[in-house]
Amino acid sequence: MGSKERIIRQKEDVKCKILTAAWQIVKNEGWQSLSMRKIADAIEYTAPIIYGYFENKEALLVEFTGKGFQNLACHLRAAKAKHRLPAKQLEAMWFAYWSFAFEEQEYYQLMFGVEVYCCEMGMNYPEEDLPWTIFSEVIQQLIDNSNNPKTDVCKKYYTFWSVIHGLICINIVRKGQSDELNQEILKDAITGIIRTITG
Amino acid sequence: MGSKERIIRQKEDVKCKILTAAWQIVKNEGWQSLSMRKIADAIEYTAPIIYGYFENKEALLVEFTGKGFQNLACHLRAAKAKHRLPAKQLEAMWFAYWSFAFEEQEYYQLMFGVEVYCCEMGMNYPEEDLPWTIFSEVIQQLIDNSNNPKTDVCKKYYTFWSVIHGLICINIVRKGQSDELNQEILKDAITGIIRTITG
DNA sequence: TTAAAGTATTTAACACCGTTAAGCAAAGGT
DNA sequence: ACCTTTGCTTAACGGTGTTAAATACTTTAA
Repeated sequence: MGSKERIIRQKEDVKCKILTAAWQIVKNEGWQSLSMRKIADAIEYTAPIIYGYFENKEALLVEFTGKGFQNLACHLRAAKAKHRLPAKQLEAMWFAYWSFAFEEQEYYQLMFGVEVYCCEMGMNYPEEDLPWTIFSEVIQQLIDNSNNPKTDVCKKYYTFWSVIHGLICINIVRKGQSDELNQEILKDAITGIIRTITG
Repeated sequence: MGSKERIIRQKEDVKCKILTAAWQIVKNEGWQSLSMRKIADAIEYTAPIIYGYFENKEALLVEFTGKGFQNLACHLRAAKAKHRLPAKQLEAMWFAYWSFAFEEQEYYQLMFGVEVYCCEMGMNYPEEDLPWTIFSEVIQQLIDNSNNPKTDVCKKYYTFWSVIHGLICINIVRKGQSDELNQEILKDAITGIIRTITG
């Protein structure tokens, strides 16, 4: 009975439609004005059907958070693949992180709670660790090739992350910063921290 | 007719009660669950009376934002007053900033959009510039006493701010970071940036 | 073919939310 | 005593997330 598969495919299709409709709303009007009823309207259903695919609104947001982290991971790996030297890789990866934050601002806001509350962000799902996993590998390589082989990877990672995430937050919340200034700070910070590793 | 003043005082008293009730709710349950009706319940009135004192909920949040910035400014000035050398002042001020962010976390979240959406944060009210005003003075002094007197104050300020704000955000959103690591990163970042100024 | 079972979808409802307009009751001035 | 103003409440509108009941449709079994 091949119709079983068709039905499953149709069900999957509706789930997909829910996600794309939600995404469209968020892109157009921001996370603030995303509502179950708006999503339902967009896919020409009524609100309760969404609960057949997502337990609640938070589950929907968690789904997006996961996609966001995977999306970011792709960008980071792509940036890394463009270079051979760990220092160059790291630089490119943080610039990719920066670009992701603005090109996919809605993802970034949800992933890191920038003006958006999603849920308790404490290690609930594994994707959250993707950036750390990807970055720490390269940082470790850089440390291994350096003069101070017992440098703490974690500390360096958080130092990088803090500057860049902080700068991103400031730019998103108080829109309209000088781009030249941003780029200067970004470049200085990255090269500065890399220098503290290579020694 | 002295009763006029008493009435004004009573009116002012209600406004105060609204604010303290709202603050209590936020402290206990977070910004997410602050509502006009809850505030009204707490002060034993009905919701619409609040609109006699605040145009809407956003205006109430803006009031808190203002108070938050003034509160922060106090902390910064107090920290500055404890030292004479600009470098020491700056260090103490950023540590005060850090402390404020966690001791008055609800203020901080609202002021800088950490998991909370207040309104368009773009320079709507003057208090937003207080940190910049206070910090830039000290940073300028440090630059004047240094070898590179044409260093950009703005750039240095944003560099400081980015690291510290970023670290704070990460800690608030993903609660449960290592405090030792935080303090290390904080101290390193601050002394590091100061060194880039003094040369 | 038709009755029963199961599934998909909608409608209605609950308990909230911010906000506004209408009503009421007490106080003030004339 | 009447009128006006003020303070406050009730009721309502349109919105939110979410659940239970009712309906329509499809599949299965007799």
